Amino acid sequence: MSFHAEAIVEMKLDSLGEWRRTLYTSDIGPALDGKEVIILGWVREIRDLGAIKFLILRDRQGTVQITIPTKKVKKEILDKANSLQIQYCIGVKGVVKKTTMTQRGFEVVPNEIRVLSAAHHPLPLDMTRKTPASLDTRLNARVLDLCQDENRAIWKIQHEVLSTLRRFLSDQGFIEIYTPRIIATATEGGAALFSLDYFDREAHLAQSPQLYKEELTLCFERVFEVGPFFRAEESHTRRHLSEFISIDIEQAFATQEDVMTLLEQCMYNICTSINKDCETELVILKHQIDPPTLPFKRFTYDAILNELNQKGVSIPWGEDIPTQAYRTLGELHPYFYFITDWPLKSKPFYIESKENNPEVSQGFDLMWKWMELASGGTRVHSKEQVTKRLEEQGLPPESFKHHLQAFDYGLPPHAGWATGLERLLMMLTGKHNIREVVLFPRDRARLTP
RNA sequence: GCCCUGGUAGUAUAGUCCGGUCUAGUAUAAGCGGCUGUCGCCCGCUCGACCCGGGUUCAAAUCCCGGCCAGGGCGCCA
Repeated sequence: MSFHAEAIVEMKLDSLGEWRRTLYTSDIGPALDGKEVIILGWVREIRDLGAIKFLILRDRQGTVQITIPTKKVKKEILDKANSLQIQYCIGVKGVVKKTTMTQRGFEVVPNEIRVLSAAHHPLPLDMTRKTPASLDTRLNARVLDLCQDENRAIWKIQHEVLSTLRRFLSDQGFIEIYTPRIIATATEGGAALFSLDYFDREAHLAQSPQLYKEELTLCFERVFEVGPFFRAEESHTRRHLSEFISIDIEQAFATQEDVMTLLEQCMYNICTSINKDCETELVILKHQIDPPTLPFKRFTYDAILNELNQKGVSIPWGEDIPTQAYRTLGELHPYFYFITDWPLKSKPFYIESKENNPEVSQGFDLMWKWMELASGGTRVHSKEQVTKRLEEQGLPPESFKHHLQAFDYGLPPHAGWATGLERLLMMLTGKHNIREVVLFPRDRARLTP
């Protein structure tokens, strides 16, 4: 299908000139009857009834109806109005008119319209939402897709999550840190790393801030970091990304119990502040968040195996819990719960073992239904112990020599956790595919846009 | 990486099982025209598509093979 570039009439655009927005659409109301306003935004809908024409203008905050009685307005306004299409970027200077004929009790009658930017039709997405596009199509035209209410709601909620989290952790004495994204070696083994040319050497993209944040408890005691990390896994699921945002904390003089309490308080605060401050967004998303009750349920790995066994799913002790078993668990516990006392061998080298049982770890996972939301634990802080654990897991201690230095400088006993921001957002927005809650997702197949 | 399912106008779908009246239906978007209060406005007309390559056949959107892409699941993980 040809694009007919030459057929698109080069439209004369107006300049913004001295116009500045006087109010967001959400701040206008019937009380402003008779006042002149300048509103800036995008055409969302056009309803042309002949002698009267309605434009719905959208800005970041909401929408407003522009009413044009075509026989009463100046020709310039009519010509401008007739040239508009959905998604054009326009400015309207007009008078607020109180009326019972719109849902919000007022409309704006224009005195002047400026066309600031055009949109080339047909657009790759149906912006009226009458025929919603598939996720793949939407991601290919992502910035346009992000103009839709649902998406603006998701990112408003994300913003609320992050600001709540930063406020809460600051209040608890944590300071925000940035650890390197470019690293020399694997931090944990396990997950696959992306490699890159670093001048004349090979470097990697960090998969986690784990070792740095542990080291930093030595100087700052309580640290947290929010940032992207990278995993070159071949996974094809609706909850994995190659680039994801990790929320990490690490706390000196603490054990898993301390950081589990911190974590459940974080989740509690996030859920309650979203319920309080993002009511409109939750309505747009048709989603409800049940207020969580503290403390969250805690199950040992053994208790979970027993429970699964009763459901006819048998897992030998020491094995990881497969996805299908997690789905069963999600039905049994349809909210937040912790799984503790994991077998030591299923946890990374930096997780401490139980004092009374070397086979069992002081590591935990925070689950939400069937999905792993966070994991953490008490860390090993003895150099001898951590070296032994590295060897057991087939990791050469010499690759970790800079990390091991910290153990010679008085590394305190410490504990911490990490949670995936996107998974948290899936839970808070009711989305079933992690790509829905990422602006420009990166996965095994997708590198653009 | 493996398994399953799918790929039809800008978007979303019907048709595919059982090959032929498919000149490919519908909705929406887009274009033109009409309409004085819409709020997914409405009405009429118009434009626009069978993923790519190969095969079977008198005949392929439809069956077969390969490729690419997508969705879901698994393993792995957050």
